[in-house]
Amino acid sequence: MIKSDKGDIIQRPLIARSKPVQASGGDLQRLRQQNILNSLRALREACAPLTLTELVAQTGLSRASVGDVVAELQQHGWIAEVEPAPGTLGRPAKRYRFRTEAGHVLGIDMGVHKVLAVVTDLAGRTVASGRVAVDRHTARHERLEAACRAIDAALVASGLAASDLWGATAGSTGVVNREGLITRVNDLPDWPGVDLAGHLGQRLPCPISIENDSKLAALAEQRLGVAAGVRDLVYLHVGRRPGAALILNGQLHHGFSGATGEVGLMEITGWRTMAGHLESCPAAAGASPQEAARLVFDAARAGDPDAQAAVDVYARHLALGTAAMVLTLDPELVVLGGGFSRSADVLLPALNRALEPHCVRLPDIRPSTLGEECVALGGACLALDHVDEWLFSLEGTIASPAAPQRLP
Amino acid sequence: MIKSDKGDIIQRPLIARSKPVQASGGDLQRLRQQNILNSLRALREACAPLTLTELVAQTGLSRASVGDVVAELQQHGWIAEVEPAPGTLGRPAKRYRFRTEAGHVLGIDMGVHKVLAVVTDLAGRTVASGRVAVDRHTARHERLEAACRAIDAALVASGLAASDLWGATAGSTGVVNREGLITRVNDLPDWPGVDLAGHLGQRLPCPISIENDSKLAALAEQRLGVAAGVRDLVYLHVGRRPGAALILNGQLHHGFSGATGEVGLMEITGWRTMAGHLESCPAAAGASPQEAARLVFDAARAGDPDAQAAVDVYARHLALGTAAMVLTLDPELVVLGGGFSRSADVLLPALNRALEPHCVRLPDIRPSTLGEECVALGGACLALDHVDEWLFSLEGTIASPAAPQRLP
DNA sequence: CCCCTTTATTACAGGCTCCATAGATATTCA
DNA sequence: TGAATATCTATGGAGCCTGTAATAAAGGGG
Repeated sequence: MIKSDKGDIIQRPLIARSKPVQASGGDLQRLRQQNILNSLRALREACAPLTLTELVAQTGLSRASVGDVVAELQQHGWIAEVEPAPGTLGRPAKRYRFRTEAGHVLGIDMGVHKVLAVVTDLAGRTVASGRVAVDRHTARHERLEAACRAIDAALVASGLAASDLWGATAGSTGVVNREGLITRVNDLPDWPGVDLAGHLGQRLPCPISIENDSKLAALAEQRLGVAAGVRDLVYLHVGRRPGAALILNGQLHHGFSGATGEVGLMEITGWRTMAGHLESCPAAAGASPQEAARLVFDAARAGDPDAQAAVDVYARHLALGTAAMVLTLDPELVVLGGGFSRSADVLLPALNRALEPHCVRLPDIRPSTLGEECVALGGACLALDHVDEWLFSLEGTIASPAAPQRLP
Repeated sequence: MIKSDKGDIIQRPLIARSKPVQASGGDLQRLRQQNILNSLRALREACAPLTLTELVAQTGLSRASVGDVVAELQQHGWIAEVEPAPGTLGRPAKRYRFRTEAGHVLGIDMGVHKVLAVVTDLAGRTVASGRVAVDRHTARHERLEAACRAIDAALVASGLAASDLWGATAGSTGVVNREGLITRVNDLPDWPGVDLAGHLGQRLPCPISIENDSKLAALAEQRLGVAAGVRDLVYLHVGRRPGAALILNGQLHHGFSGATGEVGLMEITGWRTMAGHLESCPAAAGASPQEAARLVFDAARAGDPDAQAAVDVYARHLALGTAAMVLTLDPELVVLGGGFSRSADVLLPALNRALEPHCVRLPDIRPSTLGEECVALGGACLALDHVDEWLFSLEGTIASPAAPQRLP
């Protein structure tokens, strides 16, 4: 027996590691499982259907093994064969594609003025949607009722049953904590504390999560929109109630209690009152608060000096809070979303000018591209993230695509 | 042949995913490799030496396989046998421990007033160090010379050769970009643009990286210090030149160009001038700038109302920039580091009071515990991260512990 | 002092997955 | 129609993990 050179000293866990330990590998069947999932992933991420030979190159497996794996995936219905590409030399190779239509998820936007439910496939493509109008004064239970109607409409339009959904995420104003509880809300007096997940759970048997609306909008832009693939970005919601959300290292940053991007709460940024500078502008005289901003942006675009000055003041305040986040995080990109982003042609240059003196490095600033489905699509993206986690977790064995059921 | 139900439609990569694809699994030998690395990881992360039976439980492998794996690891020198635990029933089981002494890394603090080189083992335990005093006026080449002397001293004290090191990371003031180039520096006029990695590379054949000093201090606190295991934290460097660094999701947040935590550059925070409030306090009259702050904190602790007021003003300014970061990120913890943190008993309550009105949720605030070796230890931690990446990458086959060589 | 219980180690048979190689097949181009 | 090219199919062999049974080592009780 070899004697320990340190005797009986107990080793303490001296250093905390950055990544949590997760077991993988093990059984032979686990190896096969891994190879199956790797192939599935390669097919999903690919731009075009892949031939077996291409898959061999991507996975590093031998042709024979890839053949087995693909046969199994096809048998279970995860992938489908596509007509071979014409015009190639030699015997034409079979081509396979990931069946994005094998499953669907639901994204729900519990907006102040509307409830929008969107059903997407596994690639985040919109399949169907349902929409119900509400307003600032709609009571809590009517709002929840509207959500159910919007969901039903989307399901009917998609031809799916509720039990076919693999996951759902709803976006709401206010701070949403780690448990999905809505804790702080400005716009809707009877909304805090609502058990949104519980209510939706009566209608949907799939896993459900709740998230802040700006965060979902940011996620949507990073997955499907103008920020596709960017790792670090700040999403600015510019509208009558400004807000912000962060994507860091490719993932939504939720923070410890969900209250991220709340820099506007500092009085010196002036975010709470800056929309007033637009509404009090002569160009907006007599218009409703909803209309005011657009009128001012239009006037500024047309050359009205008062309107341009008002936009500049607004941009300077916006820049103050934005600079705090940009200086803190040094993101690659700032995305301009929310109602006012429709006037990005006017607002963006003003913001650029106002931000520049504060910054070490001025990040790229781009207007959002997804429009008003943004939050619902972000919900679908988050639900897809959860599907991914479940699908690639190596727990259990691969089976035919089927909706996971929520545990009680 | 199965006909595609969508004909020849080319699938676009509609959705960008959060995690980049990385192949794993494959060969049978890869499976063995994975099982070896999992066992090695389990042994490293464990608090005490493990028996084979415990390892079986942790890895999910069969006893026979674990036996094979452990024999191979021991043969290569990654693990060592320890005397069996006495006083257990039945035949005593062999116990094994991770050989933290199998390799070493170097952390270097290129401070304004000192150069400190620390050699640690694979658990981040300090094995030896070397220190050379410099000052604000030391020229660039002397500073680089001092670094070499400090490194040599640490190597001599540790009994290692430069070629035994598995990695090295140096911390420096200023903004360090992704390529390790130092771009912006306040304290040292001839320091920007210095090729620190190149210079150290002449002395050290191992991989070398450069990082900002506050960032390394933050990392050290998160791995070895008061923030051990915390996923999201803000590190505040409080001293004559305040600064900040972020750990997000367990990893150092570097940002796009390295300029993170620079919220103090905004004039309204007053970070550039706030130390003056301490120096102009009567309690610090006649003292050198270095001494002034400590005198004021001491006086405040003793009850001097002028000093207490000065500390309050200082804390209010500090709180402004801190609030910007805390509201943006909602971290679990704020760590107070830097020179002034020695007076945390006075400063921390004042900061708490000043921060509270700004915050949605006041994070926990704790003073740093690592002291002046902080930056060098952080360098060692970052070097260990790179070692981990290389070790657990599944590239090639497991071999005896040996220092990786830098590619030319 | 011997025997029994408990636990760890060793040895062997069996099953699964992967790889390599060679021959058969399907399409294009001359 | 035949040559060239590339894919598909089938078979044999090797490596790794598992499960079970036999063996070894320590402590406690009679």
